[in-house]
Amino acid sequence: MKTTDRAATIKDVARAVGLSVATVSRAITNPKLLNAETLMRVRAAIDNLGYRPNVTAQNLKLSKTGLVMVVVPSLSPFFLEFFRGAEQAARETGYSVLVGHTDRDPAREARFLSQVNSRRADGIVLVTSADQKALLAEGRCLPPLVLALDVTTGGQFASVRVDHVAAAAQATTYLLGLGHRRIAHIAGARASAMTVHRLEGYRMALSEYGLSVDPALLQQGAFTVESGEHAMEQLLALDSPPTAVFAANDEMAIGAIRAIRRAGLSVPQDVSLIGFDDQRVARIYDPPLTTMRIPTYEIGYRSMLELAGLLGGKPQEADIVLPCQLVVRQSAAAVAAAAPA
Amino acid sequence: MKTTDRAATIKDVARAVGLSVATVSRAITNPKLLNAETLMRVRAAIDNLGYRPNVTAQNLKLSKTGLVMVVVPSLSPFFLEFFRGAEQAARETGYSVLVGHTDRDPAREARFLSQVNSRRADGIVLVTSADQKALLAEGRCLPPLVLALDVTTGGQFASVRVDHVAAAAQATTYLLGLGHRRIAHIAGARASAMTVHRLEGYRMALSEYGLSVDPALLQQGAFTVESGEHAMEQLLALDSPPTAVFAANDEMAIGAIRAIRRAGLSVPQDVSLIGFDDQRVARIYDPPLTTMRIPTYEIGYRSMLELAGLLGGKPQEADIVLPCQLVVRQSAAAVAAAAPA
DNA sequence: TTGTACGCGTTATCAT
DNA sequence: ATGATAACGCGTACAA
Repeated sequence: MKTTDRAATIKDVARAVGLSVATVSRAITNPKLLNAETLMRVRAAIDNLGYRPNVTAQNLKLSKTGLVMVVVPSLSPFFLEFFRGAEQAARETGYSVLVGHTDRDPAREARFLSQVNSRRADGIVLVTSADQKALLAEGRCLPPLVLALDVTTGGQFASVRVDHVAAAAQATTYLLGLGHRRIAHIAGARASAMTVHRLEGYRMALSEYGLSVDPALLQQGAFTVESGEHAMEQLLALDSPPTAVFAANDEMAIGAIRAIRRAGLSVPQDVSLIGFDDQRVARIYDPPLTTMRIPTYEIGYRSMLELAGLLGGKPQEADIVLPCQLVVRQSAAAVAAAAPA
Repeated sequence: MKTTDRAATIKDVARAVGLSVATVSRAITNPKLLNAETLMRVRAAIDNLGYRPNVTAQNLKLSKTGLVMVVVPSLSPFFLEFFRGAEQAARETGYSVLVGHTDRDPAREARFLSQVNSRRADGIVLVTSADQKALLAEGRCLPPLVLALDVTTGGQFASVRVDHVAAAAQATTYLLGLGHRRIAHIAGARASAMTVHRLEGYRMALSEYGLSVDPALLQQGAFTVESGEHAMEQLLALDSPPTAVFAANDEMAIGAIRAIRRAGLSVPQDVSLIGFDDQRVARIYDPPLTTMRIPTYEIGYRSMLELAGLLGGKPQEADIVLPCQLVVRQSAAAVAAAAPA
């Protein structure tokens, strides 16, 4: 084992065994083409020199990187789950993943796209926060791309998502079914398409019951515990507070619970709450959250699989819509018969 | 804007403006060397053709990738925080990060090391779960490497960590200070060095008070809510259960709380609990967890900065130890004066 | 200020 | 079964 400062290259191996680089290359990529004896000698030399093929050189030659970007709006537990799915699929298909987050900044989003155009990666799984029309307009030529979790325009790109509108409507309807009529909504981050869609579902469900949205019951949040807490404080300060709240994600629901408790009230006796996403914390919180389960992991997994398919040459332009599921736990209950005087 | 199927290369640009590739290259890397007028023409052509330098080719030429691996045992909220720090520092220093997780499997750990040796990335920030002696022994030549969060051998590698033993001792001492004497410990995942160190701290603190570890009060966990729950069930089934529990992380502490509640007892009235890490959930849980804060984000951040320094040529071999901090909230209280008969 | 030409480490084609 | 050699796309001496 010769100890030099620079790493051994294929040439070093070739020289060591007195063969050509072509032979050494074949010993790695296509061993059966070699004479058994020479193969052994080559392998010995490789081992001896500690030779490792230079991935960059391979990439240049083969014009691919074996890398994919996975870009999410923020590094939160919610997207962590998504990422786990994507990473799993990436490993299964032989890719490594480069992770990026945009903080919901379209400029940073564009930067990631541009990186892929520079061949930093072979393709990209994108959970975009903004409108995709912008993408479509701006990008002169877009890299292999699959949109995940939520899409605003249909059919233009491969995508894996859920129907946020329908899911939000179902969540709201559940509350309506429990007899609630003054139902508030704590909306998500302003820049997010999910926010719009979940609000839309809320609106739809109400209107099915002949109700319209009371602006006082509509609070802007930001998908954080703190924002949920603050929003709930506003709601509790109302002359006639809601009997139930639909929070656009679990973290805000938890924030709301905290505010409710601080006001000396309890969940679900005084106020019913329904969350969204079914994050891990929803199950372990006290009370366990009734929430709308989004198959986050699966979305990540399928997205990456789609991308791998795309990169594998299949010209698929699928729009996969995965089902959500209401998870009934203990944060929402039937509306109280009457307020005790 | 000529629309071809393959991406434009530097040659295409050169041909388009009737200049040499060298000039085009300079237009990008060192614009001031160019005649102002030619520079404009080159830029126009670049824009027009949508030319983007091929990162792979650049990498090969410059023999670096601009990539770093960040490898953690698992993709959990705890390591997410670590990762955020690392990612932030990576962006500040111009690197992109390739994320890997090992599921505490040494084989997978080795695989990541080997990837870096193949020049998939320039260096690696590693939160190893296993003993580093193995690393040191096996790796013929290790890539630029910094060890994070916990290290078993001192001084061999650059590292950024906390003193888990001291921190665990401090946590246990806090419980002792509250008057508790029957203090249980729910340990972490078996394969983790952190587990050993935190247990050691527990042991040390007890012995300072002239106590020794009661094997019945020592439960094996796995850093998960479920494992904490299960461990606590065992403890509650004891003839004389503990009055306080030191859980090796917050998730297990929460699991323990759940088990305690299910048994009809309450925290901290019947059993005091202290967690470890100060994960986000610790603050929002009910009751808010008393816990030992580990500067996870900072560790990630500093680790990546170390690595960037290493890659920048500075031959530093630092061992940075960051401080922990006890965060007193509401899950631990003074021991009850006497058990009501 | 711009051009020529070599090399980075591979893979793959075409000979032998 | 093995060897010579031309790309892959770029940066950078060195020359002009």
